[in-house]
Amino acid sequence: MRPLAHPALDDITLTGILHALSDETRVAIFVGIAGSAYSQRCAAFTTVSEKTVPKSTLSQHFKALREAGLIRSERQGVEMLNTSRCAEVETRFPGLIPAIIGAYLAKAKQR
Amino acid sequence: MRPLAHPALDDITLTGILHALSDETRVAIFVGIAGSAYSQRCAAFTTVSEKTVPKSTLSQHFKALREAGLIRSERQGVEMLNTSRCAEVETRFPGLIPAIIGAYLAKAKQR
DNA sequence: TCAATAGTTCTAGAGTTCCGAACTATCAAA
DNA sequence: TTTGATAGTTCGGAACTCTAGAACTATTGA
Repeated sequence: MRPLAHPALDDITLTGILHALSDETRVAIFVGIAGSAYSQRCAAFTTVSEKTVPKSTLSQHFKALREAGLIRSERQGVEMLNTSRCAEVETRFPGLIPAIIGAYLAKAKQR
Repeated sequence: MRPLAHPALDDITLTGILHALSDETRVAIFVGIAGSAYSQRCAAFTTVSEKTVPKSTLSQHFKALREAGLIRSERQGVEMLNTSRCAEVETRFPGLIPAIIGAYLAKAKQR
């Protein structure tokens, strides 16, 4: 297993963020992490929006979020703890993440 | 040639928008259209960010933006006139498009 | 009718994504 | 110190998507 890759703040791109969040499952995971006061284990998202996500797929989704610069993952014993990088991203793209989370939550509420 | 498909406002999705704008060329085209007071022809974007875009690719990009609900395209004689649907999208996802355009322009300015 | 211009569609190759199977890493109990 | 359990990663093939050249359609003006 290679060490986990987290891009530097300057290497985070707008299109990278939009691509990472352009997937229903991934945006749901990200909102879940960003909205929690605590770090979240990957396994906390084995079901997302009432759908079961296979663990290999889940691992790929976390990798995508990590490489886009949206989350930071650290191994803690047998599990991975994931936290959002919202505060950092906010300094680079002010207002972007709140707008996306807001749009996600507003849509979720509608149904 | 089939008639052009424009989704109804209610059928516009967050992930659809993020996917459409997760491509460097497409986000540049969209910001160009959204930032202009006038309708833009497709051919106005044969070069985007100093890169030549083949016309079949350009046509696909416009289709993607159209199907995401971000632009409206109307044939005017021999050409297509494209306008943004920002105002409509704003009513569905308030603040989202301005945040993305803002992030795009801020990043462009940096270099 | 013909030619020119603007976009679209077709299609093949390149690249990406999904997910089951096999793997690795960590820890705790025997 | 093996063994087992749990958590996550990597591999590989099938399905899907994207790019761009070639051929096509639509409109207009000569």
